[in-house]
Amino acid sequence: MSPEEKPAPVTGAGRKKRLSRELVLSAALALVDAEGLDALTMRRLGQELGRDPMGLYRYAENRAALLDGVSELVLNELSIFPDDPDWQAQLRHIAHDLRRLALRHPNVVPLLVTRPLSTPLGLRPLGTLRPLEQILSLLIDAGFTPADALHVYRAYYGYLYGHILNELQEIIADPDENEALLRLGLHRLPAKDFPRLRALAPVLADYDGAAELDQGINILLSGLAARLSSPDAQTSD
Amino acid sequence: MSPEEKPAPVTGAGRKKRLSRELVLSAALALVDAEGLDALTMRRLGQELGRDPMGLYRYAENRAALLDGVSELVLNELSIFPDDPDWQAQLRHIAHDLRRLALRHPNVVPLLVTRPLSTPLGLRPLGTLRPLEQILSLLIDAGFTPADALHVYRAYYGYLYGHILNELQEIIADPDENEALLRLGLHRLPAKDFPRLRALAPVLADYDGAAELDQGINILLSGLAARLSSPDAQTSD
DNA sequence: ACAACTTCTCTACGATGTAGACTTTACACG
DNA sequence: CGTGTAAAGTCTACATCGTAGAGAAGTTGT
Repeated sequence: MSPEEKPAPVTGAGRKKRLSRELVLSAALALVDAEGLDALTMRRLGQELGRDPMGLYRYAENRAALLDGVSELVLNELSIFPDDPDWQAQLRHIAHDLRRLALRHPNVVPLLVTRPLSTPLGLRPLGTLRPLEQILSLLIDAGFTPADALHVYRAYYGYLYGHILNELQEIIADPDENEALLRLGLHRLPAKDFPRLRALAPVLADYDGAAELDQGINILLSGLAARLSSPDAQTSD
Repeated sequence: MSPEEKPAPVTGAGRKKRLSRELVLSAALALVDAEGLDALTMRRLGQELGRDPMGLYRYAENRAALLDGVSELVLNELSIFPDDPDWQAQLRHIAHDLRRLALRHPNVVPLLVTRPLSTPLGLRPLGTLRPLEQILSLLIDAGFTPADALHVYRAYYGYLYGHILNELQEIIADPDENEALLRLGLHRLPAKDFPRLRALAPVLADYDGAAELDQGINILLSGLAARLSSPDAQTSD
């Protein structure tokens, strides 16, 4: 009988065709989205594609490179218009785009945030650097000096990544259970040591990430915009 | 003979005495600091302590719990004064403290940033939640409503974590090689696609993290302080 | 049809986390 | 001082992981 030959179309892409980098990476992404980072093992991914695990090494040197590929794939979902004349609006737009992207692929966020720490800037996957280049372009066209553009980028992206991490931390599996679970968790905290936190349980429970992001970005952007008008701010260069 | 009994004081703490949680955790931290996260395996840590790896399970349920313990240990190095009447100064102080801490333990930062993503807020190690509680206290005492304090905390910590990630990404092993390596890396980028980034190589090379952090925090704090004076800002509650 | 590829598969090895049984140590109490 | 109990430490064993290396199968150009 041979009960497990060609088990199923799996992703629906093309079950038993020739493999390709995109195919491998998107299967990897699907797996991570569905079952988390730990589920992405060479063997498991091979099985998911109906292929021998060893074959994957044609498309990614090692597991680490595979992970890089996945984050690159996700970042490519981001669309930036570096020619938008309204740079603030564009930055706001990107911020919400990236936020949605993170919510769509929460399990990939650790990769996005962590992998660059072990790879010098110049050696990262190009797809990973494209947003940086495009935002620099946006800012320079808006009138910032290149050096200031870099500073603005850092402040902006810094806050953005920070917000995303914050928001993902406060999300719990099922939004319906959210309040219950949260309270459950908080209940464990000693009342003596964590009075403020415990009192905030209801506020913690309904978190409007988009609004929060908006407010932070607004504060930051209006602060950063001041650099454009008053060039006496020290750039320390 | 018996050439490898009591091999060395290892950390200098107490070579072959009874083990303790602190001992285990600080050995783990030392190992991570010295050789990175991947070097922290049960076997290796056991060997570092001159003990059987299995013994470690008395002090940490699994490897994940061990990692949690390490990040808790690191976060405990942070000192916060929740009674400081000048909340802005205190937040600035904390920011620089945390930054220095991250630079001191760069290999731990991925943990700090990543582990909370897989643990609901209420179930985290208490040491991890203490900064949150203390900053809330600081802000509430400064006159923010509890809900607003939470929002301010999020914006502040979001930016702070983002900055730290940014800064660590741009650091390369040896600061002397920094420029060379950076150029080397950047040189690889196609000039067509990354003109701005390539042109910024020299600026990237000398990065004053403390100054950059300061500027961002200043912008954010002055924006956030506005909430205190004009309570008409929508809190959406 | 044959040769030169590329792609895929198999087998095998060392390392890892950890379960479960066993042995040693430390200490309270008669 | 001897002894029993619980804690701390150790040993062995297993499933699973990443991946090296040899070979089989499939594809393509002539």
